[in-house]
Amino acid sequence: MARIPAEQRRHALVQAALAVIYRDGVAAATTRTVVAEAGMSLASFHYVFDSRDELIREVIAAIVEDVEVAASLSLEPGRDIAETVRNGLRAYMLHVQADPMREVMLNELMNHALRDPELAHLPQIQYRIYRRTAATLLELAAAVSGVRWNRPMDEMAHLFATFTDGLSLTWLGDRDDEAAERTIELAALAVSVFAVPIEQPADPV
Amino acid sequence: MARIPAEQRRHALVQAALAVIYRDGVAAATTRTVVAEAGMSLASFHYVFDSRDELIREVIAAIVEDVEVAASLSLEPGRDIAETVRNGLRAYMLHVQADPMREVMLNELMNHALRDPELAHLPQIQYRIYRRTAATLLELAAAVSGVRWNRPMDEMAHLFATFTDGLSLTWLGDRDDEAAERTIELAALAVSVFAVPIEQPADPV
DNA sequence: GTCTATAAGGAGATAGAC
DNA sequence: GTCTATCTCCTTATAGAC
Repeated sequence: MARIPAEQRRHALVQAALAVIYRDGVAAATTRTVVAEAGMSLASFHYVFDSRDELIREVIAAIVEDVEVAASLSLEPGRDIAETVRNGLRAYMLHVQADPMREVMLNELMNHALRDPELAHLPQIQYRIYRRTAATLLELAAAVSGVRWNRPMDEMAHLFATFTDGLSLTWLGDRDDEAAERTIELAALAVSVFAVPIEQPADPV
Repeated sequence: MARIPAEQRRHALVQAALAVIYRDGVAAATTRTVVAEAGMSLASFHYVFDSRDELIREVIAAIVEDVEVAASLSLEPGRDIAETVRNGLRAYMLHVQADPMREVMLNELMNHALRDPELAHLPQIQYRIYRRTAATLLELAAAVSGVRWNRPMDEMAHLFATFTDGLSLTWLGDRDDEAAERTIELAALAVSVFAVPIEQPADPV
């Protein structure tokens, strides 16, 4: 076969591993299934990776770097904050429902990381990213709806990220579309307690 | 070795499997490690189980039946509803923090179930139990704090269960005790919008 | 650098003695 | 019913030709 730079080969193997894990789970991602997916020989694998463990670690690191959270708010001015938040949560939910196995895969890889002392720090990085994404979205939502949050932004972001986490995990378990929709509705209403009109510097709750 | 009834042997093997999975993950629960944990021979395993798959299925079914959710509310009358809910969420959080690997194990087993068509229905049962537990707790909390919920109980329960799910998963990932505490505080306050004093049949929001 | 061939061991499952 | 011994397959990883 062609002479491929080591870095490129590593990348191709990581991508192949992701495809296998997505399809059949982490356990199914043996060196053999991965090289088959990548169209390589087993020896080529060991030329660029010392071991299967090293591959899995690179897979998890790649996931952490690339987590693109479904972060499209339908930002229509004129909507009140509850409506804007609800629309954002709905968009997130649709993203999960459109590709459930992606979430299962992410959960599997996180569990794997949590059991490997060498990887245990990676989920923390990932959750930092989640939180920052949440913060950005919450700021946008507030701006569009003409409110501000009367709680520290990082607290609001953590609340929001926690809730979306629960939303996807619970739906993966119960597959109850309507319950998810109603829960989103309630959460959007509830979280609006922390929004105050941007004019008056109130201090409610 | 002693002559053990098949049912009892199956049970012992399921318990041994749980111990192994708790310690080292589902992947580590091979027939050999499990029988070693149970102090049996490999043949004894296959005398009562057709295959490893059957064992893992029984393990997951056992988990679903036995899920005892940490459901102790510190129910002190006189506390307002936000405080009561917050105390309940704190108790749940303490339970998770006291034994993180138990949660990791539950996540692993759920992921496993989600990938096995024969087991895919089990998480739904489990989540039905979660919801019913949540409903019971929310009713108790309301009673103790002299309020009622102005939303359907099953909606409130699903919201509550979703949030606790997110709480544990997020904490497993970020291990941020203080953020969890603040998120609990905010959630308890937010969810209180749906509580109305028990005297007046109001209809807010 | 990339390949085929193979070593070395772990896995699930069974045979057959007791 | 329970055991030891074994079959067969699959795994990770390496050797050595090209």
